Amino acid sequence: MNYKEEKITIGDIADALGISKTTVSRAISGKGRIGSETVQRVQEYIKEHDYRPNPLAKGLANARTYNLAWVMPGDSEVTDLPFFQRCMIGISEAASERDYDVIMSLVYDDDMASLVRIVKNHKVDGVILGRTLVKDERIEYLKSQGIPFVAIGSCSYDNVIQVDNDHLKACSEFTGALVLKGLKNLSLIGGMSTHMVNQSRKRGFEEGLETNKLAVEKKNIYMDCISDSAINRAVEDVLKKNIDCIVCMDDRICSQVLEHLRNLRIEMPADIKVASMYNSVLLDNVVPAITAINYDPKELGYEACKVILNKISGEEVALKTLMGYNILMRGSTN
Amino acid sequence: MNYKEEKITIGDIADALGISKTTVSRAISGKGRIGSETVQRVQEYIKEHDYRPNPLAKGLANARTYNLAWVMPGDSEVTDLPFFQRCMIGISEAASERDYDVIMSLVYDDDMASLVRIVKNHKVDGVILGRTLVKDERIEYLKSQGIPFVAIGSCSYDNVIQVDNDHLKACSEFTGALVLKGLKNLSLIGGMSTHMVNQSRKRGFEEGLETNKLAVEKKNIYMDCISDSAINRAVEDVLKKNIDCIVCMDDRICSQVLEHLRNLRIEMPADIKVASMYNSVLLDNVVPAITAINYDPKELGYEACKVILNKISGEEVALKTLMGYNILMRGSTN
DNA sequence: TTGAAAGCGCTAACAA
DNA sequence: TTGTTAGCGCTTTCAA
Repeated sequence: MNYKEEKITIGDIADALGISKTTVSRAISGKGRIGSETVQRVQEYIKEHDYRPNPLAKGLANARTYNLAWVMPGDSEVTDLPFFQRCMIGISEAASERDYDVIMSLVYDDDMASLVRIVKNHKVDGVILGRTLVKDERIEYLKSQGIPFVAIGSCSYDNVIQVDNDHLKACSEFTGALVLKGLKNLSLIGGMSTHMVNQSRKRGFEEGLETNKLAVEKKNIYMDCISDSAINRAVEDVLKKNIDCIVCMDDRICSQVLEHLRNLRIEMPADIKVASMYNSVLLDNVVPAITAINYDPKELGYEACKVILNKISGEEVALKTLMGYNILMRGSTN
Repeated sequence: MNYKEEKITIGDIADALGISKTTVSRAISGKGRIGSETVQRVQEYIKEHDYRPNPLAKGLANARTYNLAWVMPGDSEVTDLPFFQRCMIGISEAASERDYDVIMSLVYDDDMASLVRIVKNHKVDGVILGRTLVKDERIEYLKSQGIPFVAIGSCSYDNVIQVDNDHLKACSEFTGALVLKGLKNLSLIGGMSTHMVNQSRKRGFEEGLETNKLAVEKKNIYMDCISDSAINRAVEDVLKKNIDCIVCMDDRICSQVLEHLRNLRIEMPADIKVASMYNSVLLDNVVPAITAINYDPKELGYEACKVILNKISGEEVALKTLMGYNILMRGSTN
């Protein structure tokens, strides 16, 4: 355990033990027939000298980089960062279990230069896409390059490996649960309809109503509320109607809805109930606590990473993996 | 421009052009003497076939990985994420200009496993540290390994390359500016004193007062206000005194101070002024706008990355680089 | 069960 | 100015 220990190679081990490099290599990888005694000796030597194979050399021989790319929008909203951060944590964890590392690629709306560079330069064995659009250039590019990739979230492209929260089921069940609580007049306030996730949530909402024999009132569904003012307008519109509960499509929308209600001096939950299809730290400090669907982005990242690593190793993988959720019924709908 | 083009190597180019691999290599790197005509031909061929050198092979030959590690706390506060994100953007930009990529390493308080793995496995040529502590295990580890690294932010260790905002100067000037505005009774509310940055800000505050011939009242300086309730207590204490202006050490503290003032129905700036030593998106929507010091984390990241890349290339680099700032005098101190 | 040798794609002495 | 050759550290046929 010297400071700055000089780098030891497979050849050094071979010399020290009086065997060949081939044998050492096999003892390490476990491939091919080897005497178990030899394996022992090699393993011991490795432990003792803290030997680590050089991933470049290994990679060169195997056509592998032992790196993955993690693509996230460089211009993501502040409110999206916690999601990506927790994804990352899961990804890092899964990657390191297989001695892989994760290269960041920040992609802006139209400019994929960073992703293209990484892929063209053969810097990674696979790619994890952080968020997908209904029409997504990056997916088209990656497909054209034939490099393994997985999308976190759903997309409409054929034959794309996806790992997603089960939004449809969750939102349907969530909506149903609200209805069963006696909230029959629901209004949905949602974000960009170009996001797959928002499309699923909307469908889930509708299915939840239908399952409970309630009509879907298009006029009570407000999509594409991008700006705060759009959300505010939707809230004001809702208040003119006979609505029991505002269902917010995500945490950001929910927190804006809450703020606007506060400004309007509307009491929640006395005057109107509020629920969110996505729980997050943004809603942590609200009183009373917000009824919401809870997912774990870390699990999402972890699973996505495992899937793509399996794919890279040549295993068959499911085209779509859906992650669980739990529904938190809390004070905001009482 | 085929789909999935098969990988072309330096050898293919050599064959196609009837020259040797060495010549091709030289034509690409520009090292050694070469006929300019040859360079031309090679360059053309490369353009046409969109050839990219294999970084693994290049790395193996040069003992380089063409990767940097970017270390950030895995458990960072939500409010810190925008800072790290903007740093990242700058880092990515600088890295890609030199055909480098950035590997993420999320480090938790006590567990450096991820960093150690990356370094031991020789996955990177250098490391960028996202935030430093007064006593920082990671710095000690990296020093012991002799791997080039740069710290964003300052630290007390000898011989560590640092890139930081000029907090001391900024805060001193900032404090001075407040005093010149007639706010002579200042109170400082600050975070953990184990953070270097907080130590600098505190010193800057004190120097700003001293420069203006004002005494430093220890009792008006509240350090280590970690929790919201600690901040609230500090605010309440301040209100009992004859204080003109609360100087908040960072954006998070400031936004909590503002919230508490609101809850207490204290008017800002009528009853008391507020200023922040760190501007951020957290303060964007406050009315009136908050007087604050503005830095650009992206520049910080960009510079840090350039410095470490220079160091890796064997250049002499400054041990300490200080980045500029600007002071925004706004409504909150009028 | 083990080893010799070639090869992954690139660089860099050394020669020519 | 260009080419030959060896080598970076590892894997993998093919032989022994």
